[in-house]
Amino acid sequence: MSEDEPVAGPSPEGDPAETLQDEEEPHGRLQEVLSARRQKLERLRAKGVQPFALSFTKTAEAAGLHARFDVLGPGEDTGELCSVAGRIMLIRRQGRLSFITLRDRTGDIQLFMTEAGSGQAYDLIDDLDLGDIIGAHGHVMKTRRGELSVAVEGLTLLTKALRPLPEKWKGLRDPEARVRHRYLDLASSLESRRPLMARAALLKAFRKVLDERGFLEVETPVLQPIAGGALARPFVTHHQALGLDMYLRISLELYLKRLLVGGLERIYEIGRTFRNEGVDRNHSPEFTMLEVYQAYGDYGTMMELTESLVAESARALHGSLQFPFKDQELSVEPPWPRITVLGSLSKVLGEEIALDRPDLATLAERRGVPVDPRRVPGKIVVDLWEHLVGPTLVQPTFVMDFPRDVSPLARPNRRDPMLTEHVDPYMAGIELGTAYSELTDPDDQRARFEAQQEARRAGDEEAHPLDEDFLTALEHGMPPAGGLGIGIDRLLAILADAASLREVIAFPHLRPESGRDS
RNA sequence: GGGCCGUUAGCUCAGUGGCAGAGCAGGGGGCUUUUAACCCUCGUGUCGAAGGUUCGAUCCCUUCACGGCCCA
Repeated sequence: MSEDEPVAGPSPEGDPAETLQDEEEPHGRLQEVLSARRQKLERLRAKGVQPFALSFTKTAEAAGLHARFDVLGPGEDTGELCSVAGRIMLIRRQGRLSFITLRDRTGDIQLFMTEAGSGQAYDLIDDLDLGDIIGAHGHVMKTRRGELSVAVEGLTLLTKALRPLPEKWKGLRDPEARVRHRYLDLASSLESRRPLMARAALLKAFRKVLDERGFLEVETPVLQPIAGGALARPFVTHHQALGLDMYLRISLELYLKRLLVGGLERIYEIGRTFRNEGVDRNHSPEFTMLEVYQAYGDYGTMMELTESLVAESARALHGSLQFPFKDQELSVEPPWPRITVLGSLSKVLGEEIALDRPDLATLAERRGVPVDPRRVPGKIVVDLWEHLVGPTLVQPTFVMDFPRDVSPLARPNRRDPMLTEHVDPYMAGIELGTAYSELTDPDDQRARFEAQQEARRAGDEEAHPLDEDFLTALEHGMPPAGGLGIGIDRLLAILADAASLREVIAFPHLRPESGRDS
């Protein structure tokens, strides 16, 4: 801070050196810990040890060693040499004998060190701290107490950790700290790695199902001049060289459909999508979406595909189509029940609900559901449905036939033109995604877009923009097709029995810390 | 947006209207089969921020920030 800036608290006559120290020196024990580690670093350098090594060749990992040698009896020594590397989680010193718990990507393995057997390496322990990354070579043995260990003959410091790990037994517990310092959560808790591994397994299962059915994986733009394909508010950004405002995509749909026009017939994309909305248990401003388009299919085709995708990912994560969620068991075994929006709402309300009923707004108000200011019947019905029926759908269920005025990209329903062929898969009370029989009639599409412009002018910021280039593409002819979008984070949260999307996203968004020491 | 709860040492957590506590981590010492090793020993703080009440506030009140849970 500048010297003449008014400061609350100490008077300007206060010792400036003291003020400076207060500003820059960390308080409390951290300072001790940091300087102790720095001192060790300098001691190591003085001894000629490079505390940040270039590389290390591993020949074994913790899980592999356990798999092969857990059968050894106490005190048995294989004589087999190996090299392991990882982070020091625990050190138990016992005079001329020491034990180190080393953690690598597969788990923990103990290092067994004796002054006699480990030679010079033994002296290095004095300058090691919890959190340091080391490599060790030695032979595989089991201690007298039966713990599989590497009896160390050589030890290499690979990276000196200059800051301490969290508490060695409980790790990070504060949910905010776990998210803000995810690397510490991951480093100190093996449990915390599970959602990341589950995500990878799910994506692999998805790709396997789709690739086996001949779908081509493609990529489409994240930066778009018009953000379409969904009803949501986009993030705005700016392209300097083009002098052009652009949007981060809110869906993958309109570009994938252009590929259908181009004749690719079976395509999918897995990609990040952005919606400028709040953050809660079921919403994240950026999320990963799968979108699939299959020419000559319809929403029935997509329902079957959804069942396969979800079943395969459940199998990949749980080895079963049944798995626990909260206090119940979910079963994703196909086929899933199919209900309609109007049918299920009528059943819950105990009276026949139709889009042309004049008292829809009254019905909604009586149920405490806020009524869409434009009083669009389809919107009121869907709001009512989402309030009364959606949360009750615990087991996987397809919700079919959404009203036409909330679904501007789906084709009219073959049985009722007031409705569309739009189906949402629901599970655990939340919407997993959306599938359509896609609208291919360019004139109908233009009329839907124009209706959306009407809504936009009436103040609906989530109304779909009119995309002239997309309409031109449709005029060239898009084959009849089924399309499907699945929110991968939400599905993952259910499969992993997570209380919140935050748990399955490595770095979920938080407000910046302000006015707090970090 | 509303209600409730949380924020104390690097981490995990106690606690009180009157000098701020423990365990882990850290420093020093001991220990040749440990398992969150153990034993002896040594320190440590913007009690989230700003106001207010009070002789005195980390504690009571108000506002704010961040987070969590529930509701809309």
